[in-house]
Amino acid sequence: MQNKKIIVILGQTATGKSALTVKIAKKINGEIISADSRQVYKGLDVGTGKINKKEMMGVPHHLLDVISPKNKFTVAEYKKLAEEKIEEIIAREKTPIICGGTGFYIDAITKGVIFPEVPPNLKLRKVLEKKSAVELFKMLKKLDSARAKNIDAKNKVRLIRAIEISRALGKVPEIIEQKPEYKFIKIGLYLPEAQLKKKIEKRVKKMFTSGLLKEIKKLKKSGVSNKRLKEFGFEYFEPTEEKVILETLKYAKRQMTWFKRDKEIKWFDASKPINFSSLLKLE
RNA sequence: GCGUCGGUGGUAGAGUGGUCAAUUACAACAGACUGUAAAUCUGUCGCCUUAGGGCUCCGAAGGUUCGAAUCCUUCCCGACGCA
Repeated sequence: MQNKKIIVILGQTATGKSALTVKIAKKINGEIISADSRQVYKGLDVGTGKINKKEMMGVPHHLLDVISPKNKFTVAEYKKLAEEKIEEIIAREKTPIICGGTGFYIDAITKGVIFPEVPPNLKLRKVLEKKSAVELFKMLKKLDSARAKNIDAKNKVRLIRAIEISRALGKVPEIIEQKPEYKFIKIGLYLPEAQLKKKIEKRVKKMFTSGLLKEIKKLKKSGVSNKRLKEFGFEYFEPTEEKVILETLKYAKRQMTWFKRDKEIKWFDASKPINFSSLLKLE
């Protein structure tokens, strides 16, 4: 049996992914699975540019609002949930479509990477965070010299995770890429730089007029800490219009750095009309 | 007008005779990415280069010195104080 095709719509922020995906979903009886690391949280709406009910136009959306912002969510959880959703949707005889801008999350499902089954060990992390990168690297070298060889020796976050895994399993397993069950058709939306900038500016301004500050207040009131808000990004910690625009532009560039190396992505200029039927015929 | 302090690379801001093309931070550009991923991290960042070096440079012009971003003189500009 031939692998089922699943369309993935990705791209930088503010390129119009959500709207396009809804249109496609309407045409092919689809349901949308979001691939956004912040939109999984309840109550992070305005600041993350989450699609609203009206914009969904009746198309079911999944993996939005799945967890409280007080808790932490991870790629591995995302992968598990997304795979479940794909199966559910197919079982319902509908077509799953993935849409989002978090490259790591998209790769987690489309590349079939298997993450080591070691949940975060917060206690250990707290201890390790106090150490320097050099110390951490030495520790890792003792635990797992193979992983130490190819890790970024200056990146504490990665070092800590590698130590966490090797302490639990004895060593960090080699990367396993299981051939995915589905054939993912990756469609990238891009905008010329000047246009992207304009759209980002517009979007950020709209964020402020549609209640970003109120949203932050509400999150605080519900017990989300300042530290946590900071983790959610520049929109959520003492945001000003100017700052958010600048940071969003930088973020968009980092997104592109990620996407650029994936040669499977077929790119479309979002400032021009997109021909759906040719898009759906893509192999 | 007098006095004081200051004018440094895209920006902020160190440096106050040689080790200075000039600490650092930010921006910019490129890149990495094994459960934080809008996170985290790396490289480049005056100009030219056959990558060894070469050239220009710290408001401007002169001067002192073997040697000046650093000292002196004049000028220009800014902030503050006194008129």
